[in-house]
Amino acid sequence: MSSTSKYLSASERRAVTVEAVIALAAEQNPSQITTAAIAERMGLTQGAIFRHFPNKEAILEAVMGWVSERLISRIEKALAGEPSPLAALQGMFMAHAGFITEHPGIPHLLFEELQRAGETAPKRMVLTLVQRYEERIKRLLEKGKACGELDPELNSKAAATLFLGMIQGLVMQSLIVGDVNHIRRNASKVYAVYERGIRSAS
Amino acid sequence: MSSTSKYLSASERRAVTVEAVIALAAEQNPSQITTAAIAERMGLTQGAIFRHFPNKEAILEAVMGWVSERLISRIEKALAGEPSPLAALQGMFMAHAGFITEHPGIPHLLFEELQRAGETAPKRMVLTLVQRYEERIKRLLEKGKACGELDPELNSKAAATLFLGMIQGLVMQSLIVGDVNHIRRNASKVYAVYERGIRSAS
DNA sequence: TCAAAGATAGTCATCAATTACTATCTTTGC
DNA sequence: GCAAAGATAGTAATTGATGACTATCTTTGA
Repeated sequence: MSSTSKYLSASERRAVTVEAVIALAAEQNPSQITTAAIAERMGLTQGAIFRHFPNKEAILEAVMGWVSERLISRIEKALAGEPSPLAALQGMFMAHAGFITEHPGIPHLLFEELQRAGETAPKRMVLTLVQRYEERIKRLLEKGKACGELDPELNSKAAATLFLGMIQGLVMQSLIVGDVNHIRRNASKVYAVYERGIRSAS
Repeated sequence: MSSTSKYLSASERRAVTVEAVIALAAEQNPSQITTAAIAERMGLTQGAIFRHFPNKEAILEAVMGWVSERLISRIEKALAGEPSPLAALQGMFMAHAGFITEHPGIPHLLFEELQRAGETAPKRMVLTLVQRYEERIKRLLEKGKACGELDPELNSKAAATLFLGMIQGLVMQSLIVGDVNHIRRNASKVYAVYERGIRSAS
């Protein structure tokens, strides 16, 4: 329990490391996150990190695993309660907005990883995460069309792209304003415009 | 004209340098763009770059200047011909999509700069560019509401955020697919969903 | 011919990774 | 029960690679 004890078990230390990276990503460009900075954040020396990870890429891999797991479970939980596809979609969006307000570094990490050249393990993990996420949105949209809630003419793929873009737009906006809470405060307003674009003519 | 001459005038060399950076940004993470890589792309030695720029930040500054100028002028040109606010907005979007399809590295550069910690000159340039751009969209949206083309209930700020997010979404999509032309191919489909979200009920 | 552009060969700082050593837990044999 | 032995976590110093930047020499073209 004594999370302030200097000596942590390997698995605890790995978990703390992942959290340190996510916290740092909220404050600075992910490419500027050095192993020394991660160690300092944990009150550890730089070399100690390599007792728990073979190399820096493995840290990133662990971070992406953490993000995938948490984000997916949070989204699914938000979806579970909602009765209609349209309500589920909104719940999904608000859950996502809440998640990145709590962990504003995450979208930066994902985007950074996506634009990396070459094929790294963490990049592949981001790719599958985003693709799975997109599939989930598309399925929901198709269901919405089927039950008459959404415009039958709607292009689901385009609408899914816009859904993800909506989040990116809010993140960018929060970077400009310099306040992460901007995301949660404005999420529903932006979503309202989106919903108007996809729902059936009534 | 002899663009293959090794010896260029200072201003020509600066222009070529900016283009080299933008080309490199399309292939790799902007933070991985080294002065050595820029030099190699131009067929120059690394040290020679510092004959024309006092430091690396100055190169980034020049790049941001180039982007601001070109993007703004291209957008304004697209706007000029269009009669109605709604048509102007669409023209603006398609012009932007075309611009980043030609220079796919640019959104990466801008986003990278936005999430940089601290206050650098290039970051300030990106901030003012995005803010000016956003203002332009909002004005157009207000005009559209005034002339009855757009939903009078529309939240212009939220719609502007979504407009910018739409571009980010397309960029992300193109990173996933691994093909920049994806942006131009899908721009109009995504825009159709957006337009439905903002236009008047008619 | 000479000033501007480029080449060459460095310096210095930073960063990921390693290594030899130390501190602290945990297990085992009596 | 409890000390010795081993396992595990962390320290501190170092290394090799890399990157921004600089000093000095060489070439070019007007």
